[in-house]
Amino acid sequence: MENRDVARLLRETARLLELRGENPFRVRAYEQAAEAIEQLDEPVAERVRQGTLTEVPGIGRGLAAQIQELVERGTSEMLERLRQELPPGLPELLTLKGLGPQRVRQLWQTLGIASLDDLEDALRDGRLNQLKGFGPRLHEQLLHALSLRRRYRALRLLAQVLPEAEALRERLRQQPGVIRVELAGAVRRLMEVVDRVELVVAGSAEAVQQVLPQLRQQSGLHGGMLLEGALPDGFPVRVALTTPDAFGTVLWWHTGSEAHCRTFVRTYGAPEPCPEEATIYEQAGLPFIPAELREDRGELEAAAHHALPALIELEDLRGVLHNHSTYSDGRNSLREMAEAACNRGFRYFGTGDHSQSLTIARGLSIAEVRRQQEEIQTLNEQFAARGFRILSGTECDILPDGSLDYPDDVLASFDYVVASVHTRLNMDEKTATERILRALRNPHVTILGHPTGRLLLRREGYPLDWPRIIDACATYRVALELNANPYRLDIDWRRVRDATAAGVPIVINPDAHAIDELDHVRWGVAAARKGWLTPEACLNARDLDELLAWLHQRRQSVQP
DNA sequence: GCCGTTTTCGGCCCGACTGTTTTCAGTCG
Repeated sequence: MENRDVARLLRETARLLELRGENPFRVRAYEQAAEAIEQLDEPVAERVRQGTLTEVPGIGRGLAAQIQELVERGTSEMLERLRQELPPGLPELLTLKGLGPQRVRQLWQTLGIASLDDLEDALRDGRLNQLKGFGPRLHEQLLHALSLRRRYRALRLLAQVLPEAEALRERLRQQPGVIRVELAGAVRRLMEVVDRVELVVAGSAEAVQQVLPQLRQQSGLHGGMLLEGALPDGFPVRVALTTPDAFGTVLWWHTGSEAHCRTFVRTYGAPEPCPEEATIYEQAGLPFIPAELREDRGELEAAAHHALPALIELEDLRGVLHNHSTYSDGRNSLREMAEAACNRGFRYFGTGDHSQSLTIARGLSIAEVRRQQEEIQTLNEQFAARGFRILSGTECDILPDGSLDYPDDVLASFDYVVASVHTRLNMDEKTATERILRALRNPHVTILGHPTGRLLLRREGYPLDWPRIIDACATYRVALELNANPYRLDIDWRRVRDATAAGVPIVINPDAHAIDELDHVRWGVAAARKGWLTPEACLNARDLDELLAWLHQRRQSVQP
């Protein structure tokens, strides 16, 4: 039992307790314990052995006993009882927007609805209308939530799939009978969400099946042989088999995108079988086109004119400008976060704790802002010798009317201001756009944080009139954040080029709530590359002096 | 279920919105 597995079972227990209508604080205790176990920097089994579980904050005698049982038996008596008592499809219903524990219980007990399919049937045949508390709006909302769910269900985040896919590639490389392996498909193109793992293998089907016994042979396109199936957890895998002689061409076809390949073939003809993919572009007289650009968004034309962008790389980032600490809802102290950023080679680290109205995230009062700024000053005296600097920033809420959550004099005390929306996410395009535009006009705003509020595979963002937003960013010299949290990747990479074409800088921010989340910049850089971002157009690829100059200039230029 | 005590009980993050009601329960962030 790894920590992750124990945390998963604790969360399952929490869900089931919640559905049974248990004390919400008891439910939360299980959730917090799951969180604590996940954050533990040693195996939980070790703690069990030493009997030191109760030293972990949030774990008392009751939970320690539960956890010990989970570690030793892989389950617990209570969890088993709960699983028997409640149908297995019930927890999934909880994840639908509009359904909480009360309503799910009501659905189950009155109509016997115990799965997403049951719910859909009941919505369609009108049985839900008889139910108290389920009016036409909720009806509509649930149908919408179900259709989103259907779309999301087949997809996973790149951040979840890529590490697994890379591990699979390594296992295949070790396998006798396998000559060459590469990732292909949407994973190789670094799409933010993917619907399968694709690999190209030079080698025998038998060798691949040694590693992935669940794959079955299918005949594929372009005369190749495909092996198709799923990972043990059900996620689809496709392996294209080929020979070393044709490896490059098969890799090219299976990397796609379909549109890129189609446009290429129309202009340059179908590529001849060749061992190296690079040869395909060479023979067409083109420079190599990185896989993440192959989306048929003008990359072939740009290549023909030798105008492909010199894409940003992880090493180009000099610092990060939106991070949380224990001052608000982060899990590590300011000092720990800054230390970790420094150790990762960053030259600057900017805070971005929440502002006062976001109480649920322990947003900072004005007094706490002052205290944090004092601590930053003290820490900076210590960091100066290492050529590292903490910048004082805030993730200031954009209130529903577009005003900001701190008065001007407080905003002026920060080195920069990330302005973000966290409330009233359901506005229509006109209202949401006006709200953001008003915030952008505030002379203290330097960065628009996670501009659409989307959460990939969980929630759509609010709609915005993008030409007007980008125009306003250019006018008021506000940078756009590409929030690197793998669930956000907001702004969408498809809009990055419009922004940079208008001269609006992009900031790749980790939005880290803990030390390890600083590494989320990896996903932000991946998305930025898909959006053709160059280091020059990226604000936090600038050295500290350049950044400070930009911030200074920005404030000068728009002061009333 | 945890925690911290003014130490075995009461508070635990809470304000706003939504859709349903007809004064509020449930959900959300």
